Amino acid sequence: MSTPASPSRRDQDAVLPERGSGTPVWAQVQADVRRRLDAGAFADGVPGENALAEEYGVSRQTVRQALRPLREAGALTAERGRTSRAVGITQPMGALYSLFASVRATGMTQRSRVLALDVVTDPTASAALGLPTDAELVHLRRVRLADDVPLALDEAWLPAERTRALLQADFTETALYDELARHCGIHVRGGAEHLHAVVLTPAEAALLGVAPGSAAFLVERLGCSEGTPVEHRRSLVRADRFSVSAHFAPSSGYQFQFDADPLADRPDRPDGPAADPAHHHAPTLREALP
Amino acid sequence: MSTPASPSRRDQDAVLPERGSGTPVWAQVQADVRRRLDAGAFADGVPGENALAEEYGVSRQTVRQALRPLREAGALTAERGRTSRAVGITQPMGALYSLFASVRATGMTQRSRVLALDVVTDPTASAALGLPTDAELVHLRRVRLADDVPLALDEAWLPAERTRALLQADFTETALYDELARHCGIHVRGGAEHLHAVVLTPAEAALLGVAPGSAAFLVERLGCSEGTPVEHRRSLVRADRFSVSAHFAPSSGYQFQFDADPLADRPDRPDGPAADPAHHHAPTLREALP
DNA sequence: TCCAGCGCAAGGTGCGTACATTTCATTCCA
DNA sequence: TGGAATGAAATGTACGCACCTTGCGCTGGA
Repeated sequence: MSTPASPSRRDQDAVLPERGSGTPVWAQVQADVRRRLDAGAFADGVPGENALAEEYGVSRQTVRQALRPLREAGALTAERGRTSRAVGITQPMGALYSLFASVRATGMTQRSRVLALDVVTDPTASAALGLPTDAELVHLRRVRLADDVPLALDEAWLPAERTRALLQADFTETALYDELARHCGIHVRGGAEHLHAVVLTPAEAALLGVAPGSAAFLVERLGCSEGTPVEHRRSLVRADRFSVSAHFAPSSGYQFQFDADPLADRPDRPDGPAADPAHHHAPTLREALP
Repeated sequence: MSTPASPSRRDQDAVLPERGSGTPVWAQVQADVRRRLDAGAFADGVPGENALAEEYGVSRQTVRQALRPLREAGALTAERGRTSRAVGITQPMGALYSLFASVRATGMTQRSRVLALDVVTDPTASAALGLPTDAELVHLRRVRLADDVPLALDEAWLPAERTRALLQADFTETALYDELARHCGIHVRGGAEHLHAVVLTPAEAALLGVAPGSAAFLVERLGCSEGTPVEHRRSLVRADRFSVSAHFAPSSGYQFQFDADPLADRPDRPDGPAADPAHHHAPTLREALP
């Protein structure tokens, strides 16, 4: 029998695949392993390929085919000579994450100046999160600095019901998602982003330390955990410190990359794209080729 | 012998893998197939798994392992009972192509107003193309219209030596890449792009029919054919008609999409991102979820 | 006690086979 | 001439085997 604490041993047991049921055996094994993973099995130790093969009554190759997507997605580790493990945590992705990761990669220090950390009601943010209009939201507004130079103006709303513990967190040094995981046990794993080009208002420009009327990227994000929206974010990123680059080829498709541009001394665009096309990284475009 | 037009048959031939060279055989096969794809091989008909297996002297399973990522990336089709085909060879990719494709998908008419079509010398464009400073370049400048409303200000430079025939083309209705293929036999298959946010100058704003000081995306592209740069392009796209959206999840990764935004009656941003966050598609962000 | 060496377990690579399923082109008959 | 039947070709699925490399625990000698 199982320990009383665990709900039921059966949830974590293997369900044998049906041969000739229309769906491939490997797909059935994959679905069952996924189910067991979500049910909390394999928390300490994943059975090896041979063990799974015997357990499900299939060949090792079939098990490998079933596990391949899970390993590529990072849900399971797989290294030669080493026991597999269930990872469980996945890193949030997206333009902003990539940006700050690339900032960190260059060795720049990252810090934030917290402008607001409070509980508010916001009809727009509530609508984006799928909450009633008068829902209480934890509201965080920061200026993000790279090497003490403003990089982005970042604003986030989260449902207060689940995230009120964030009010005690210190966001000058750490990332929102880290605090969200530590204080609330919420892991943002999926979502959607929109990227727009906008002109900064005088107030925004002052906070970002650029001339009024400068251009910026507006990144809107809806972060989700377990399919439920948990974060509505709007970030204004200085256009002179951020760009999107991509290279494409028939074999690799379209590969994106978000760059923290070096803080170069570039002149303002004088007149028309033909007038002075020199200052927008034409050289680095060649370097970006595959 | 091969036709004189094609540079060399060898570029498209298979390079046999070395056994025991440290790198797996399947990786070598994959790299070689990638190389041949980018060189333009398989344009009409991809050899089947069995043919590739015999060609490379490996087993069919090894070929399948090599092709799997290419198929997942969409570079090759693979359906049961159907011969594989190389996709993405014919269609140039990238942000701009996606934008105009999505415009066409909505049923809008696309037209261009040609502002300039001549031969010039341009140090910056020459440098981007890897040509001498005084190289002659075919220069094309257009305003692209969707339903007769300006969408983008597009400027392109190409080496005149190979593309002088473009001077006789009519660009009001057709795309540059079509004319490039028809008149010069050049197929743009790869390249790189940079995406910036900028503020339009009065002259640009007038051409695009927006208020001076509006925001825009600047897309710089270096288009390549057979590894050689053949096109340097700079496009200014109205920010109110263009955005980048993406959704991400652990299983699917980061999926991009370029949208031609509906020409909605949106107010200018009054003050700060918090002042009126309603007008930047928060609803569609939810719709973009997987 | 320490650690070098051994051996086992686990995954990575590569091959061969067999059969199923689907598509497409050809053939043959009405 | 039209349509059904056929067969070839291609990919999908599933299994088996063999060997290599790596990580790690165990063991025995110094």
